[in-house]
Amino acid sequence: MLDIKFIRSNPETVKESLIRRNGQTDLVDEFLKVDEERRKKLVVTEQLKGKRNTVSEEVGKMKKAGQDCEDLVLEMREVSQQIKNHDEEIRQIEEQLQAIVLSIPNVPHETVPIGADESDNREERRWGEPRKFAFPVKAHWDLSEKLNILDFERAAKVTGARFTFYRGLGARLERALISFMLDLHTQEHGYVELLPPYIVNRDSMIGTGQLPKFAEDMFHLDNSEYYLIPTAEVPVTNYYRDEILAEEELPLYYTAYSACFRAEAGSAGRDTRGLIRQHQFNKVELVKFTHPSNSYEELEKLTNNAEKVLQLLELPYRVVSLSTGDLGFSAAKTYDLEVWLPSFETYREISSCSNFEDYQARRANIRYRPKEKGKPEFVHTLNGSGLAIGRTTAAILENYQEEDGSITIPQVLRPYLGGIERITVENSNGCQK
RNA sequence: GGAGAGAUGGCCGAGUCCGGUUGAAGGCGCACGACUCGAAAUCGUGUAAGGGGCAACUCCCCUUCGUGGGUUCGAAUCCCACUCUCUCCGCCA
Repeated sequence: MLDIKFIRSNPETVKESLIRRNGQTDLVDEFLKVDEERRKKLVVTEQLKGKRNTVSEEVGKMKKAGQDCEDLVLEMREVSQQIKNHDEEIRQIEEQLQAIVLSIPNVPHETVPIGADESDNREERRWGEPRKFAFPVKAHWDLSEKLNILDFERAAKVTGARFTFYRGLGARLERALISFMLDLHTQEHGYVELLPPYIVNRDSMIGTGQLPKFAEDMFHLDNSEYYLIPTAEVPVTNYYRDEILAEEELPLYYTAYSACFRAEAGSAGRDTRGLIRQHQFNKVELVKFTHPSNSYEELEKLTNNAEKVLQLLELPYRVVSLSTGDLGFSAAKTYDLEVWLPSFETYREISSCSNFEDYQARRANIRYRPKEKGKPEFVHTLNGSGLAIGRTTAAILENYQEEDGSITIPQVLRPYLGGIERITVENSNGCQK
């Protein structure tokens, strides 16, 4: 959420940012109108409250002195009723105002490329050379079917579309990737590991910006305030909701593995096969709470930390800076990491690293107390995938496939797979007998 | 699920029975000052957040003692509901 005072004094800036994001600018005019209405009402009501306070004090003294104050009491009874009515009106106005403010997206950073959609994203750099195959490449869902390490069909029976069973060495590969990534980020990059709840309440969803605008993207548990998390970003960022941190403990780095749940409403027909777009997938997330002065340096570092995973796995990728039209609702700037997928003959998103500046911190009320002179300030929050595990598995299957359909295991993962170098039809059950 | 206790400022912790100079004692922490060559210790002073008014403020006002209602001229304090925490019992991975 943006600062109400900022919108009030810079309506044109906010409108401009809304235009760049293909949003409606009348939100700002609506805001200005309701905001003014609120302040007018407040002035009147606060005057009445002030009167009540002074007179009530007076009544107390008079009663103690044994004086008669019946007329004052009667008058105040009337005033209190008025205050009650005013308060109710103000409550409704503030509800309106809140709804408007919560639906205004973040203002993009000045370095974000201006554009309508993903075709205007700016490629920042590439790493690695896509492998030249001497044979026709297979998609990961064909490879995994032959090896019997992913079972989409039975998952469809047991649950429904866009779910899968990982089986044998497929399951072990997924688990190995989780461990490998967590170890890298905790041992080499200085992140503290959290294993968070997969269910959060409504306040947390509002805190990170999923609600109220994107309710249809999530799974909501019936008859409750509970939602399945779409990413560990939600529980981990809300870890410090409504808290004031000490300036010297910033920046704080957290990494968390979690399953992620997405309703994928509106994506019917897209990526219907394979691991790319599932209702439930695994992800290792990186989250930072930083001082406002250096959040953009921290974004570069966080992006590099995610890139390191791909480099160690020797998977070719590129980094793109999302354009204003493609930028997420709460983000001020986002780098996507896109991994090369041979069967798609293109780069596909495998990580999204964003700086939210104080947008989430204001919604979630996460502040720090400056060392010099006391007023608490909002921290900046950042997060990025480090990485999406399912898509990493897909990338490994495709990039490391051999002509016979077997999969070579990347060097760094072998210790996590008990030294296994290759997944073949013969060993894919991953058990001894 | 049953029984009981509790939720107060950055933190700890009084106040709740008997409603009124308690936005809230005391302590810790923090900031500034004194002492000191410097530091520790000691002493003194200050130290909640959010909102609104104003050209602006070191100025004025409003709100906030878990959350939401109620009683009252007036509620941290009385009443109701809910949430969460702790202890004991039961059940359980």
